[in-house]
Amino acid sequence: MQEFEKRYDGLAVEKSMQEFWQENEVYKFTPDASRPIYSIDTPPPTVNGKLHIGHIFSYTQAEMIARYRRMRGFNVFYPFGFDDNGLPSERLVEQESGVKAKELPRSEFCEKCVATTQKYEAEFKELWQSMGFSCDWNLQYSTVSQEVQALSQKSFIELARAGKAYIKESPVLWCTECQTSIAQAELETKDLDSSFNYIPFVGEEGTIEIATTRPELLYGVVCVFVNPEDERYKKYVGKNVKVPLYNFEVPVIADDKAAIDKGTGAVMCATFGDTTDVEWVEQYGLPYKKVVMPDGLIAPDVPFVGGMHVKKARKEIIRLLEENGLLLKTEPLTHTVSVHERCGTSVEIIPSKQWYIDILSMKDELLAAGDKINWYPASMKNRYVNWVENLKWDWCISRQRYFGVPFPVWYCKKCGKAHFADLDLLPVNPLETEYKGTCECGCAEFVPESAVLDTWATSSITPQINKHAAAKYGVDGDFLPMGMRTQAHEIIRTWAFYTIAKSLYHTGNIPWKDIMICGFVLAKPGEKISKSKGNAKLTPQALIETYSADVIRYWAASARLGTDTYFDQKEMQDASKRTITKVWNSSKFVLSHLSDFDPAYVPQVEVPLDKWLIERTNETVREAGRLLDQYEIGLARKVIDDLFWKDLCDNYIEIAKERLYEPDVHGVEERKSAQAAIYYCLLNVLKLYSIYIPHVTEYIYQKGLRDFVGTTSIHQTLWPQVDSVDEKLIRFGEQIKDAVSLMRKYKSENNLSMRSDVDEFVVEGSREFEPWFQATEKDLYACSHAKTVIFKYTEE
RNA sequence: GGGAGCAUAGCUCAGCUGGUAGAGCACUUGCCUUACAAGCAAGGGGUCACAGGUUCGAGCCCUGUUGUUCCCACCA
Repeated sequence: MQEFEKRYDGLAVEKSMQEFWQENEVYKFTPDASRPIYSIDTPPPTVNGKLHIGHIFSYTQAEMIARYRRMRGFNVFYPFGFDDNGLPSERLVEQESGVKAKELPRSEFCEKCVATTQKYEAEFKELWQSMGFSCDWNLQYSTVSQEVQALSQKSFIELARAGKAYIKESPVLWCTECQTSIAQAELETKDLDSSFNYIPFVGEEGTIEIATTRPELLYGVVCVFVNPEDERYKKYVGKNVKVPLYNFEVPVIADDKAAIDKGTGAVMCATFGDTTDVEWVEQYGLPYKKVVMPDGLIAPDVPFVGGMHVKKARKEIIRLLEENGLLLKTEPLTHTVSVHERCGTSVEIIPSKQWYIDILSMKDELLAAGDKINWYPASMKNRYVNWVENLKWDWCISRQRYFGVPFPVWYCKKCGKAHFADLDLLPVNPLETEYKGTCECGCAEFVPESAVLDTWATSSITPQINKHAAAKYGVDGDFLPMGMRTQAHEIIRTWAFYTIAKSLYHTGNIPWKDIMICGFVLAKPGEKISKSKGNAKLTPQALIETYSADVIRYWAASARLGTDTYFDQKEMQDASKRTITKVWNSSKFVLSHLSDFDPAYVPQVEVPLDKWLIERTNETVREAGRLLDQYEIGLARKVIDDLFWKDLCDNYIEIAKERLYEPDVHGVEERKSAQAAIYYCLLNVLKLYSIYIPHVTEYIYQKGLRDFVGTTSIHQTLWPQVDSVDEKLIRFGEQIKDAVSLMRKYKSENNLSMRSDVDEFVVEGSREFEPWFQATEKDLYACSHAKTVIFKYTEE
């Protein structure tokens, strides 16, 4: 055994352990026939700025599962990726450089994006390494790489050829700030102060009052809807009314979707104010009147407000209505509006030509797929089901942006038909490559598609990306579905959902067998930790440098799976550091008594107390394994804590200590037996803990256990095999602990030192354990300093 | 408005298929004990949100209520 320092210096040790793992390629993925693969689909973080403690929290929980499965004998495929294309990265670059994407030539802007994302990716990688993550960096991928672009384009072409991806001119969710179409999943809701404006629509039968929050869309009104059951408006149905200010006539139609109790019960349908308008226009074949343009300005041909921004136009229309006596009433109102999650701008609905992936017709299959996947925790499945059931739009996958995977598509100049790139030529950028071919219509001139794919369209094929990487190692066939997906609950509706959808289309099967959903770290009730909210005071880097990775990792394992947790520095400091120190000290003690020990002795242990410790260890191994199979890392850690702290340190060692020091008094065999017990328990405690605190456990293993075990790294050892647990021994141990506890209580209540002498120590126990108690007599003398130990047995 | 989670000690939480309420922190008291004072021992502290119900027995199961968090919908 090597010397143990008085104090454990985590910061210094961790670095050298990480180097040790790297040198010995401890986490390298090497396929071999003897070990089944357990593959992990881990989230490629969006490169949109710094990581915060929330990332550390959820990634660490998944990392522990990787370690656990590795110890279970699986060949763990644990890659790491970066999602570095798309709007989030563009916005990061725009913020950092102060230049808008559209102000630069496309290629120049993309170069900036590459430079920026590379810088952040290097930081991310360093951070993960300093947390001791056991991923294989040879498997690293990035969604903007040529390789992944090719896979993403291939996925698109396959779906297009199968009729699952289609292009359509249609109203689409649009962000006027980012000037791109977006998908339903990118919506967020926000409470905004607005006003309800009551305005008159005059017809031959009288006047219908309509309350609207969007008077600037008056010019786009194509119809007025009332509920067919609404007595007030029955006489108007089928007639026309005049749109105030503009004085053109629109029909009044009865439809169930008009709610009697909302506003005045009559609603104007404008193109387009909301989703219902879109449905109505389609259902009743109503015309489209353009009001809002893609840049958020009112179309120039709209009288009174043409060329104004939407917000300004609203004020102007209200002013005009008032001036003309057409504003009957205004009420202030706070209502929830849909905004773009990336910039917080209210979304508009604007018709344009976009690519979609059909999901609405697949709801049943998507729900069935959700049923086939094991959700941990199970309740998280509800979010998926809820989302699928509420989908209203097909997935719009085209974005009018710059830094992303291009659509491998050209359109015939004459007939407009879409032509796809050859699969062998991927990746391709149609803006830089000409389409070589002729359209069926005879035309040989083509217009390239300038849009890029939604980031999620690429990140939703991570199983395929991983399969591609695995293929390089000769793994084929059984790779999909993967073993598990890990992610946070906020992206169930995006990442999990899109991945399931794409997997269904490409493979007809689910993408992974299990999905593990982690919680968030909250700053205060209801608030996510994020850079933008300024409450991520301590960066992960600073935390690691202050507390060490193991301390943070131990803390990250304290929450129940899927449950959000509050970040409390004090908690991290206290509980985590205390445990690591205790692990250090107890290991120091145990190993100092093993200099002449032979592990072959373990199966020969006959001393009941020692057999109890071994059984308790086995019991914990089994229970922790059961919990970890359910991804319950927090609960598993708790049972390990109990074994380690209570049973090994506070009870067993305190009771049996003298046997280790005094073989002359207790016997040479008895000492060997105690050595075997503490060896077995400590080794296994360290193994169980190694998934949580990999650095300190490895350091101790190298110092004193590797020579006994032989395996290069503790992280290459296997989870102990436990077939059954002897409950009788466990009960015996409980009785010993109870007896010792009473003795300690007596001394404590009498203000005596634990070392002080007492006259008698009365030990109560079951008659069935009589021989075992007799065999423990000397230990009980030693730990109690009693002149007489008296056994009292109860029959049962 | 629909759905889900949570409500247990001052704080953070654990309590698996119903069987005498648990841990850590904090607090009190004591103990330098040949690994550890960054420690050890002991103690105080809870109508398990509320109201019903099922049961020999409910923190746990059922119904309802309240509070709270989250997801989704509501944009007239």
